[in-house]
Amino acid sequence: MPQRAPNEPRMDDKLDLTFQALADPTRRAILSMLLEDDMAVTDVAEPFEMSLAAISKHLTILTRAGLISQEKRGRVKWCKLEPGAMKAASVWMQGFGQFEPVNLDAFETYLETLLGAEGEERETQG
Amino acid sequence: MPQRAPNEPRMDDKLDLTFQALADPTRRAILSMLLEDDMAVTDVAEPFEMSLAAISKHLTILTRAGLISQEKRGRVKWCKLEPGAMKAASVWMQGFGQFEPVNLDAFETYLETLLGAEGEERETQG
DNA sequence: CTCATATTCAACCGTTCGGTTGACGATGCC
DNA sequence: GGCATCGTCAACCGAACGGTTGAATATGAG
Repeated sequence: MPQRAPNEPRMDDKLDLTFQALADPTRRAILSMLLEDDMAVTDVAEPFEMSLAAISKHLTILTRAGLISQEKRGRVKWCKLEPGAMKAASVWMQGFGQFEPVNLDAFETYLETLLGAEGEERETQG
Repeated sequence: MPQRAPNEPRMDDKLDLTFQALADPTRRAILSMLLEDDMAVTDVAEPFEMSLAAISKHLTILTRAGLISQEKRGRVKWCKLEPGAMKAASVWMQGFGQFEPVNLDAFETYLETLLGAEGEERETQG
């Protein structure tokens, strides 16, 4: 039976952070990028048309949400996907799933298209 | 093969709306309530310590996100859970799932506890 | 018709969000 | 040491958020 330590944030709060982090297309695009490989902050920022500082903030938000972790090695900070938080949110959503235990199918190709398209489309959005 | 009609909002935008809608604990609590049964706006509002207008706004946001639908019958407007949007978001998240195809297990009771606790805890939060 | 109920609208308010810019602290390279 | 690079900090900005209140708009009931 899962039980919170006294000062650990409530699950409810964690879901706030997770969903709020996922609610931004730039951040979702970043997650997609990290799906392929760990990346340095500068490299994460490169494809976007916004300042490095802005990306740095996004990464902070993703870290706070537990969706990624950041580890400084030398002068570069590496960003790594952390699937745990997303899984927790996913499980929460399953609670609403009258929909069957998530078998992709036709949806699968749909998904892949989106994952591919998301990062690229930022370019054309201003 | 899923294919957008010309003016239909992009999937990316839909995910924005869905995750943003899910990022608020009041709205998640509302969804939990609707899991048990369809409800009128006034009845949805009853357990919360905020104005009816505020709840009405939350319901609008949930509707825009496609997470619920609202149907007016007589003078009351009935709110109904719509699992489609949540499923879409869930599927999107599965794309990040190195984690296995979501079999609940020990997690299941965890979840139920949370679903139960969420609505009630609002009372004590001010 | 009159009154009560159900719900939204409109204006307002303080806070948070997503972005910018410029300065700054660390770190690696020559 | 001196310089470039990596990344964050701080202050600022406009827009969106989450809430309030009071008035307005259906609709149903007597």
